[in-house]
Amino acid sequence: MQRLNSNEIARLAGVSRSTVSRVVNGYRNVPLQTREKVMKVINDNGYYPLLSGQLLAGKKTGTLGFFWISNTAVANDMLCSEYFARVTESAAELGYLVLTCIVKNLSDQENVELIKRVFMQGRVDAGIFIGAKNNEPLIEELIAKDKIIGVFDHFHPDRGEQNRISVNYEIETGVKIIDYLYELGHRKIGIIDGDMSRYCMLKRHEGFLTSMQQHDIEMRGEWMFYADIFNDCDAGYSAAKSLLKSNEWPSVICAGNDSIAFGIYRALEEDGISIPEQISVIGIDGHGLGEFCSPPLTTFAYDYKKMFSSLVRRTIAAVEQETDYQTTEFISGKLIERGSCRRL
Amino acid sequence: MQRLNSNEIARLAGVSRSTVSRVVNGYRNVPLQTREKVMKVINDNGYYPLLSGQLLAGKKTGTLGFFWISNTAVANDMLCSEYFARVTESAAELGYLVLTCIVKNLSDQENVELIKRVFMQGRVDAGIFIGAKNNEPLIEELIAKDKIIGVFDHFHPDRGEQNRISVNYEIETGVKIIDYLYELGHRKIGIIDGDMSRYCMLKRHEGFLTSMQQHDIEMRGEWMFYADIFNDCDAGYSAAKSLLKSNEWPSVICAGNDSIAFGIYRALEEDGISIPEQISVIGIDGHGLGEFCSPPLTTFAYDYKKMFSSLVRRTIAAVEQETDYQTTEFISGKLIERGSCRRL
DNA sequence: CTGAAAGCGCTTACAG
DNA sequence: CTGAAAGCGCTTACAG
Repeated sequence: MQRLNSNEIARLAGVSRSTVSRVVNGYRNVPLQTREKVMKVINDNGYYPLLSGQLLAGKKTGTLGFFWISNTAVANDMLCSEYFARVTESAAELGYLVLTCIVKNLSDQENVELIKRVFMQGRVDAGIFIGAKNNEPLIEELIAKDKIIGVFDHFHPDRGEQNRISVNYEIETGVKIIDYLYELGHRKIGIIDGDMSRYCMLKRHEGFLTSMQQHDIEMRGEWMFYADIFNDCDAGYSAAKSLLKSNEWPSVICAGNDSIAFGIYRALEEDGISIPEQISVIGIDGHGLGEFCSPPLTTFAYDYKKMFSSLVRRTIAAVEQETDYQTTEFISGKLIERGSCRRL
Repeated sequence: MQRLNSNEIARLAGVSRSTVSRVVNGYRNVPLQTREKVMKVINDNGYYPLLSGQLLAGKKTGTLGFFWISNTAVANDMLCSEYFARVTESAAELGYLVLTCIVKNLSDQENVELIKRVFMQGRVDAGIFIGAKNNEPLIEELIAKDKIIGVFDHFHPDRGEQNRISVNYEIETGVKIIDYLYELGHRKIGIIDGDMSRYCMLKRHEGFLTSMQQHDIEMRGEWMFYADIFNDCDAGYSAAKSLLKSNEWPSVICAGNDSIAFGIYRALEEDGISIPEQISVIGIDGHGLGEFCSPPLTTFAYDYKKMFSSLVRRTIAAVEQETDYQTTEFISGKLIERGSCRRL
């Protein structure tokens, strides 16, 4: 079962390779009769042009790189399948394939090399990044090298490069959460933030503080934590443990994301503190587990499908050299009230 | 920032392209001094050989295709991230990249075309399939065309092709589950199976029946269902609803997998039937949600990491033309006793 | 140890 | 409408 090349297809069809190529690529200047003759030979022999040849002759790969930076175990997180599936499906809808790469962190030079190689070898037309710091040198380097980069959660208003694409979480998230808690009657608010090198985390934090100031809510140092160590869930757990040591407890704890909230749940459960009777908890993300835990987690949920399809669509627009795409977009989320925040 | 090719690197280093290529590929017959001279130029200019050129000259892609056939929403299933991450990470450990493709079903000719194209265009060295029927024409066709195919849950003992690689769930699963329930004192056993075109589902079913026969447990038609419609969870739900209409209830329901079990949970909850007090439920898979639902699901869990790394490792062994790999392997699971099966 | 040359499979500008 | 030819970037068998 030897593979045929365009030469042999041409010979069998009695035309030149040029014509075979024209048929394969759907050029319009081939008469119907010739086209059909060639198509028959192509179909009879199951001929597909080899990508490597096409690439060398200047075609695009039709492939997006998907680079996922995560220091935690990707395999156990439900949000991960959300990411994976959304990117892959959004790309597929536009006829693109996805080359996947999971990477622990970008301070490891080996990982940086790997990703750089994927671009420089010409394996992909563009790359989608998730989990990167807002100021990631690798991403800056690739953008500087004119690679098309779509980043989930990334904002550089000062840079207007057309190859710097991003999608962002609603900027008002933090404010809306505090407003909601205020409306429920909460005045004693604890905060366990996530990794501040992530743009969204910074904005959420800013939002929390801004709104608390506005409502004249006291910010207490012993109720504020940064859960930026290894794994969000464990970080949330240990931050909550520390918080519980303070003399007085807040009536609610805001988590920087749902994973942190799950860690807080674990800490409160362990100490026999009931949610939301003794302490309310609110998350951010809309993580699938939220409805299964007890009590079900009240959270500010994002539409990941929308976010990823926006990012992928605009990244592909850049690849296809459209001129009218937005380089950045903010997608709004919405509060899902479940059982973890009570009215005071 | 124009890309340099091997010609210019050669010129800059004062050698021929042949020598550049030898250095890039780590050939041993290049003296240290030459090697260093060339490497310096390569590094100074950030040169990476273009994959398309290498491919055309006969190199491998270093890429595995990952084809995931799923008629349900991949994004919401926790097992999915398990699949994705395990395959990607196992491949990465051996220096391979993964091209991902999610496909609703293989009766759609368009999907079949897409996957065939990936292989025929030479985008991948081999393919990993998950979610395919045990007797999937596309897979048979690809194997017949000498493509290297690794299938998750696939068994054809009669065929000995070296390019038909598979990994399988423990064959004794069904028997072990019934044995366990028997030991707990259950004698009235209901069964809600999954899609029988999947090899594992067939084997689980066979195991259930074999062991029931051995223990002289009556098989009642009104307690046996095949949840092979659209979505396992919904299928489990409606099968359970039907089962509950029978005059007498079984003391336990065996689900073909955890998703089906979650559907059963929903049906029982809706009817106010308490698990395990009124009816016990047992699942298969070790789905991450199992520990979060209430009561936590007793299930027969598999080590997916092990399964995927076995499959990926052996598939890559085939790509690299090793001679001593096993074409198929069965990975054993183990029972996780949680709260959904009670002792009678 | 190393270079010149052939070859991998395609596309496309060019000429007719 | 269509073919001959150039060119894309690499590797490797060959000759020296």
